[in-house]
Amino acid sequence: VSPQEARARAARAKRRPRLSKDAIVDVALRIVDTEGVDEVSMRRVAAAFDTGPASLYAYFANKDELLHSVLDRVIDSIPSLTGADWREVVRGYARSVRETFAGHRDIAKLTFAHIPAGEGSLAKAEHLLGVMIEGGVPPRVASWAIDIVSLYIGAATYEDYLAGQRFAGDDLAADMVSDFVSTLNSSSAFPYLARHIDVLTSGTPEERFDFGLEMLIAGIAAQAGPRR
Amino acid sequence: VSPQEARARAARAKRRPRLSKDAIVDVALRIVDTEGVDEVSMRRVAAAFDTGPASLYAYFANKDELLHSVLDRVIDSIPSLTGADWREVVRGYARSVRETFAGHRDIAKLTFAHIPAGEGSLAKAEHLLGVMIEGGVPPRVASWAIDIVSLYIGAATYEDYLAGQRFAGDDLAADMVSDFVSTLNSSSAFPYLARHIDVLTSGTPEERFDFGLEMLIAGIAAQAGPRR
DNA sequence: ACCTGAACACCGTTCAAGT
DNA sequence: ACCTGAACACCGTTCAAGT
Repeated sequence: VSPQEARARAARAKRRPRLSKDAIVDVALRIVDTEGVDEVSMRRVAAAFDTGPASLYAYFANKDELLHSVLDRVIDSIPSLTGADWREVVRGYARSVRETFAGHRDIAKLTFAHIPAGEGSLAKAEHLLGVMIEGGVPPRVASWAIDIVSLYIGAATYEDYLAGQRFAGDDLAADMVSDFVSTLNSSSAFPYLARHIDVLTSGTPEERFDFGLEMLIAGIAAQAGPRR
Repeated sequence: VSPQEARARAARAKRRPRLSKDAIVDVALRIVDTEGVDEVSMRRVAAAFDTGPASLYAYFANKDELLHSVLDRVIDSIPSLTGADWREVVRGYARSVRETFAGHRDIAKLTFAHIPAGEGSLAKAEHLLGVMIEGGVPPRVASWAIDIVSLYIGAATYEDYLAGQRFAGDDLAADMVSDFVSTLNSSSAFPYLARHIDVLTSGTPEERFDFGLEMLIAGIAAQAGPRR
């Protein structure tokens, strides 16, 4: 190593954050927030530390484990739950997860490949389970319902992100909808869809999310005891 | 081109399927079925035709469009619906989609990135919408509910595939569950989870899927008129 | 133990050139 | 119009070698 190189390396070491699990997750999360999950690459993350991708493997077994840690970080940032009635708590929980995920692009897609075993996930599950059981929901119903509500939140949030991306910027959205409408009208094969096209395409993402959420809550309530 | 090369090329042309949209989708679907969506690459698909990836771009604008066509093919293979009561039809629909997807590995993950605008998807949506409206479900509830049920089917089916993969072959599953149980028992931070660990981890994927499905149907029914 | 350069075995997509 | 070889600009992961 020449003296110049040594000096250059020392200068880099001063300027750049030192490698650590937290610092690596920081960088990866910044890429997720600005460009999306698919733009995270071991090479790009490593470049932020002026090194090559191999350096990251001292901290994470592979890319999947790194992304897993990024998701855990985001889940830990979800505000904790409040409320007494389990309906209120489930509603508040779902909305705050949705809102938090919405601030991190397509992070929701990671929820599918991920067993929620982090401290944050467990704390949330514990709180929900407690409130539901104390509220008169049978333990089996509550246990399984928590899974299903989590699945719904992840899927709906990810879908909304993708829909937003598809229609980003230009008037593509209006074009696609009107194409769809004229396809339906010109063909007599889909009379119900044609007749109800306005209601099919109505509502904001929030309204539709809340609608599904209330449907799930009603479904749980149908298997729970009377409100108390 | 030398005479030998010309002969070799002619021989290949005889032996190999000719390029066409359908033939390309065939090959891609075969890879999905045997190895999963992530193993599909333009290079591998093209190799089945003894050519390079560039050849596929005469038929599909990009890899996404090819995978989209693969999903449409699978959706078209879902048996059509029967039944009178909308509850029965929704139940039968959900189960047959789940079953069909289960035969194509992780195909369900494509449903998130995909607007279901194929002939097959529209026909299914039309049938569901008709049965629900005629059964007394308000049009707005029916329209939105179809979206939510579809979302649920896709998410649950994909999740089940991933869970199956995680625990494939060895006794990793039992290990992970018992690790989880001892974590919960050793920590007093999660009393409800610890007390209900048996019910949390109980049930087959089918049972849990059906449970969520009944929850959704109950949720729709709560907003529908009386059964008739 | 932590860190790295280089290499391995891949990607999707484009493009000029051919038929 | 359909088809192709070659190239471009990337990947995740491994490994021998260094500190």
